[in-house]
Amino acid sequence: MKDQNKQLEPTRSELEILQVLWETGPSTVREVNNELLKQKDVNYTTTLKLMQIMADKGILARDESQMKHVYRVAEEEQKTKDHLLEKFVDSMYKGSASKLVMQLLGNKKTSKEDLKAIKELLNKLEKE
Amino acid sequence: MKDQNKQLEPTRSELEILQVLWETGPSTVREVNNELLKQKDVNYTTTLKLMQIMADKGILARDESQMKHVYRVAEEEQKTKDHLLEKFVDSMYKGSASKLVMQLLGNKKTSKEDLKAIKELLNKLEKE
DNA sequence: TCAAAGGTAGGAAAATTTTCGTACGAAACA
DNA sequence: TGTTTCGTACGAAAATTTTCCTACCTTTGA
Repeated sequence: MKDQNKQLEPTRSELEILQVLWETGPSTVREVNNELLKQKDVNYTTTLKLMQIMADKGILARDESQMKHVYRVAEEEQKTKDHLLEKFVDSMYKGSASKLVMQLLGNKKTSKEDLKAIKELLNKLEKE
Repeated sequence: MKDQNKQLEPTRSELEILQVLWETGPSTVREVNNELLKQKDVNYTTTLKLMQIMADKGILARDESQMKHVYRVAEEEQKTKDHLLEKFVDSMYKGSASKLVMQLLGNKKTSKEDLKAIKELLNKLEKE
């Protein structure tokens, strides 16, 4: 029970790898590592090990039929993100989605396009 | 430079303590620990140590004039949350606030009240 | 064919985070 | 006063996370 929760709570490094896989889809370790290299200095075997661990934990699945194993995320991207978002809202805003949005919109970094997109989204929801 | 960033990136346990302090305002270790005890099993000296470390790092500040030191967050709650939110949006939604909101609204857990509050917020913003 | 390049596996070291034992001082109070 | 309770400090153990060394196999190409 508690363990199942843990599975959905990637460490910081694991999250970096998930992000790459979300971005580029199923990939080899080499591909993932090349992406990571754009952000930081990291040894190939480090990424390999990490991805192996993640596969062990069930965070990733892999196709071993080829020599170059291809890894993919085991859980739907959406499901994992849902969980992480929920945890974030809970812990940072006591579960209040509107508080989060409030801060997001009060933030200088939120672009005009984002604002527009959000409005349109709400309008769409309203019609339903 | 890199170090300054680190300061704003609390560990998981540190975040738990921050949340208590955000919630209840400046507190003694005992008070914080009692709050934490509601969530999990944790030894008093563990919380003490953690808060001492956080004070060292500059995440917390403390009033030592009394025997029972009173700790408070060193940085404005808003500033820290801004940073964490930005990091979250960047890493999970490639910096797109609207994507985050979209998921938030698509989530069953978002209450009607939240939806309403968000709409009102947008209306208010529109008038400005 | 054989050396070089590139792949996996796994253990162990290193670094970081978390937990706790112990020492010791101050306050409370019987 | 003396003993019990509650506080801090601090080092080190424990646990977790991250990194990398080494061995060894497969593919590639000169």
